[in-house]
Amino acid sequence: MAPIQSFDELPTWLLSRAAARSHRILHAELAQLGASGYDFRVLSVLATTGACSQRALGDAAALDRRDISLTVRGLEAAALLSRRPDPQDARRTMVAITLLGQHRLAELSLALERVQRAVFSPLSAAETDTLSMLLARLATG
Amino acid sequence: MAPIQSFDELPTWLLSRAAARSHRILHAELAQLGASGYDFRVLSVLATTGACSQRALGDAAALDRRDISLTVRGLEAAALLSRRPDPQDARRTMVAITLLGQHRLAELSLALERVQRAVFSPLSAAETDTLSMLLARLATG
DNA sequence: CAGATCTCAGAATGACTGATATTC
DNA sequence: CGAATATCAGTCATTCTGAGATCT
Repeated sequence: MAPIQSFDELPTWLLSRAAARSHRILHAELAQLGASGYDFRVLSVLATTGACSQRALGDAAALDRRDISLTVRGLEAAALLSRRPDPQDARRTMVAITLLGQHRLAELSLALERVQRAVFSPLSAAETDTLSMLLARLATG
Repeated sequence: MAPIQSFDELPTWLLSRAAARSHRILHAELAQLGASGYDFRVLSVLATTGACSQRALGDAAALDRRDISLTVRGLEAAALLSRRPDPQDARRTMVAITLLGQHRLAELSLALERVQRAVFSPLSAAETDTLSMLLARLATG
């Protein structure tokens, strides 16, 4: 590999810039709906896995234990999910998505589809697939 | 495009995760040397463009006006760059890299090469090139 | 005067760490 | 007792906005 000439040609820099643009678009779209990325990830997990503990939810949604607590309580205040103590294990708080939460998730999912189109509009569908495959291998290290 | 099933298959999510892993590796490597990503970007720009105003430096290093000010003063305190008022325009502060700064940049550049290898080790060289090309087109929008 | 440059103060976000109380 | 769960406290890096001072 040639010595580094300019930082803006570094692959890590290109990755950082592309992700920053993606994040801006994603966040602007979700902010219009009054939601955060955390909100979407939590509702998305709950819709597919059903009721689960906050711990399991945090693992599945890739959220820190600190942030899962805050996010879940915010969503509970908006009646998008319900919480109740686990009768099997009093340490756990079981979380489940509500009907309102499912409608909210459907709304956010449409926004996410718009985001995908906006972010990857510079690429063809085939190129986007290639990129996704390479990114998936990078992300897991 | 199929309806969204799971957030962790979204291309924007893969992009975000890959960038997060890259950032962790980059930051850990720079932290060992007591430097930040801002530091490296500023020194890298100064080494290639020569002396310039803080404004031009901020544009080239993709740094906010707030952060260019803080970063430059920190690097000045470490004697890695020098600042002097522009005799042509008293509004400007001209910044130039010092010899010590060039040595520091060389050290950081070696670290950056290690980072590239670590981040992109899951991919072949050809795949990394393909990825970089796609990311470059994404980053500019 | 408008405009450019630099500085300071603060904030929002994402990701993370330490500590604590409770429970198994 | 050790281990797991949820919560509260704060940190850190990145990015950005508003305001003011100085100068062209």
